[in-house]
Amino acid sequence: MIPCFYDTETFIPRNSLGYLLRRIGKMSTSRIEAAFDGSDITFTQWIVLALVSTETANTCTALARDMDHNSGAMTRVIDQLEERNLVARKREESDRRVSTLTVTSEGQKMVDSLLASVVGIWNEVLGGLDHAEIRQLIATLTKLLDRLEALEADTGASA
Amino acid sequence: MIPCFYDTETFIPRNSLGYLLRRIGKMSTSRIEAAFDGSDITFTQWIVLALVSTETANTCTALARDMDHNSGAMTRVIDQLEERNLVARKREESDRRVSTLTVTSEGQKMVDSLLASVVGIWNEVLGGLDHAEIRQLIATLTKLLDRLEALEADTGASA
DNA sequence: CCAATATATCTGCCTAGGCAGAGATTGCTT
DNA sequence: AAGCAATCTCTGCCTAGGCAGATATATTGG
Repeated sequence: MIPCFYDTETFIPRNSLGYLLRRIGKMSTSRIEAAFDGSDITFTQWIVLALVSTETANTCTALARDMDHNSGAMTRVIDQLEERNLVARKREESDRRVSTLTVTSEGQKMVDSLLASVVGIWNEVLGGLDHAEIRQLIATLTKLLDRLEALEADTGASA
Repeated sequence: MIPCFYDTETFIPRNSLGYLLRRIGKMSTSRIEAAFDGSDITFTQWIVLALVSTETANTCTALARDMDHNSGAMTRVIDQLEERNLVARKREESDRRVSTLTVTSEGQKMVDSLLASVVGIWNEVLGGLDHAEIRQLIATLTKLLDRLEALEADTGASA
């Protein structure tokens, strides 16, 4: 039994994990969005495109789960991508509730052309850290995510 | 000169830092928001209240900066808190553009009563990691944030 | 002292995304 | 087979938050 890390006496919002995650997330996202400014699609749309093109997720529900995005909102993101002919929906024969997504060749070009920007920004941001530190960071965050997913699964059970 | 961490060949959205930060941020936030469900204020409002009460920030602009929140939107958050008599605005004499904020005693009660929930959730989420690992995580994230702030400062210079 | 510029707050407008519920389809149970 | 619950997508509605401009005040340069 590991003792608690925070307690109500010493918890300082400004130095907390939540604060750090929030700010880093917002700042890096807005950096990337700025880089997407000239392009025809938003960062959110690009993520969807990238996840579909790498076959990480190929349905509305899977995308919504992977991105922690509302499924209703996700439908609309896909609508926009379909309108621009960047993804295609295909009603699945084996389960007609499902629409399977694929990226068009045009969509693939879009993924590729913006990948360099995204990678570039992350490399710039990570420029001050050495690789071991980054790998450690990713490992710890991955553990944390696994933990959160486990907590989500048995909604409400405690440690 | 440290070589780049990511390159366009090996970058996998699903395992990237951006993905991890985004998901952990969203999942932990929604956990906290769920805990705030019964209370009269939102998590965002609570953060503002907490930052003001600890004298971390006491103006609209300072809060917006600290939270990476739009200043216009921040005005409205403060409006809501003022309506409920949780914070008070006072026009500053030395610089009449500024409204200085203080939490009312009622506001302080609100901060305190919800602090336990926030701390409890973080402790639960962090339950799987040992303290050294958490400290390391916070240290690395702090470095990352400093880096981002530095990049922000000289808008556009590279590493 | 005046003009120009910068900063703090506030407002109107718009969009992205959350929520809840509808329809369609599937699978499970009896 | 028939009912029932679960799942997938989509829609209408609403709110939070981003953006750009308005106003008020402060500061700086001439």
